[in-house]
Amino acid sequence: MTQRPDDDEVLDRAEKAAADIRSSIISGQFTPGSRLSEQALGDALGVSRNTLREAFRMLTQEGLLVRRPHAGVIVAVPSLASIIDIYRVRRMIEVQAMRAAPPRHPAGRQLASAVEAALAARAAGDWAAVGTANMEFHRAIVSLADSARLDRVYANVSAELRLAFGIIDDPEYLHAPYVDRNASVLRAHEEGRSGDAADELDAYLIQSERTLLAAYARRDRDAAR
Amino acid sequence: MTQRPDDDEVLDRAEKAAADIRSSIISGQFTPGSRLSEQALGDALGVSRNTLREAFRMLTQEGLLVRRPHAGVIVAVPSLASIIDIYRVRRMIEVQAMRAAPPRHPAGRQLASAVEAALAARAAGDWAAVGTANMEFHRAIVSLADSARLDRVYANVSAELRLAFGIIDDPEYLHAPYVDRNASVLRAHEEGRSGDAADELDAYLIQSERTLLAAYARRDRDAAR
DNA sequence: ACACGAAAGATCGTTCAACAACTTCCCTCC
DNA sequence: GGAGGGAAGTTGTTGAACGATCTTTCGTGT
Repeated sequence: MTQRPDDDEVLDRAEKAAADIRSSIISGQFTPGSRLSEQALGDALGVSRNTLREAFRMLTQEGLLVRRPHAGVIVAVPSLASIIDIYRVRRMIEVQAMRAAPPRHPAGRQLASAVEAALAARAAGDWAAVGTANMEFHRAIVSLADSARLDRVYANVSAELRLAFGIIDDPEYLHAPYVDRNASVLRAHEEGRSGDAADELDAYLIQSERTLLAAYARRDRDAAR
Repeated sequence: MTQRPDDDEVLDRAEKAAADIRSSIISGQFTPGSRLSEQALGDALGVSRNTLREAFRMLTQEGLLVRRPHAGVIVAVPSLASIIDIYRVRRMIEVQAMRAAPPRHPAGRQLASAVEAALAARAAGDWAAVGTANMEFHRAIVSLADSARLDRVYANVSAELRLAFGIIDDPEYLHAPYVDRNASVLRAHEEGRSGDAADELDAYLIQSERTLLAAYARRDRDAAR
């Protein structure tokens, strides 16, 4: 399902380490601001310091890690500015991809199956799976643009976004309201109403941003005690 | 002028090496497809193989280098697909940034001075400087969107584009036609006609893409003898 | 002459050890 | 309780080493 036999999936150890760290960050095991020691993490992942440093370089460029000279790398700490910026990029890419989407694009299948998966997961009460399906839905939207570079940019932004999602611990609150909206966007797209689909998506993203910003402000206030 | 005292410009050796290699690629000293040996290049830049590898990792993520497992890295070879993709990204970002540009944005000054620089350079017959001013003009357009992430993405795409420009050896042919169009876009922007500015820019980019694709096809045909 | 295949050579992938430069932490002193 | 200073720990960077893998060369057979 997730395999891509045509793609050259020969990962070297640095790439594997980067993938490991990335998923640890996204899953919340490494919390924002926490320091990653080269020695300790290298031992844990079974790679040398040099190799780990290559992984750090990649993740730093992706914005998931931040380097502080001579003081190690830390997991990036989402800020109000970064959340706003991420949504700016999302809106620019997703809305335009949807608006210009050709009718029978192959990615349409992926959109549909992501919506199906989200509905099924919601019925089962599996909110984590709802979240995964939701992310997949938006990834598929971007792939409507048929641009390898946009896909890559979006993958990065998406990882940063999940990092920011970490400030909300309730996945239901985070993803539940959007399952039906996804379905509505999909319907508009399938019926050839690309403009409607794009407009709905835009409103959707604006609201999603507001929700996240509000949660951030709330947590910030609480953290200040 | 190019200094940014507020920015943390403490470059470690890997970043310096990456910057060196980047400019060598952009300037055409390292031609597409040529192989970069770790040993030789490390000696030339005065860095160890491990450090150079970190630089390679960054440049590979930027799309300027391509890793072939166990066979070293080569300078990325522009393809028809990559040119098309780069322009797709440019249009998406630049046109929308221009369309949504607020009236008195600080970057407006940069737009104006880039146009001035291009005019002066053209009058002096310095086509390389015209090219630099042209790239700066577009960078300023993107910065109208006030998005750190878009700025970053554009910087990458811009470097890839310059790599593709390398297939045209005549900078006059490459940049001359666009000086006046830049000025026209600027005028529309300054007069508050953002829509017009965006439309002109769109047409501009489409034509620029055609020119480059034509040059590519021509060179491809010639290369095949 | 040319295709094929195997051995030799070169390069990559990765680790380890070492050391200077720099931070951080802790302890002492005022 | 805060300032200062030193010890301990980490990062930045290098050089050497070695197995794995690719490239080139060379020889052989048709």
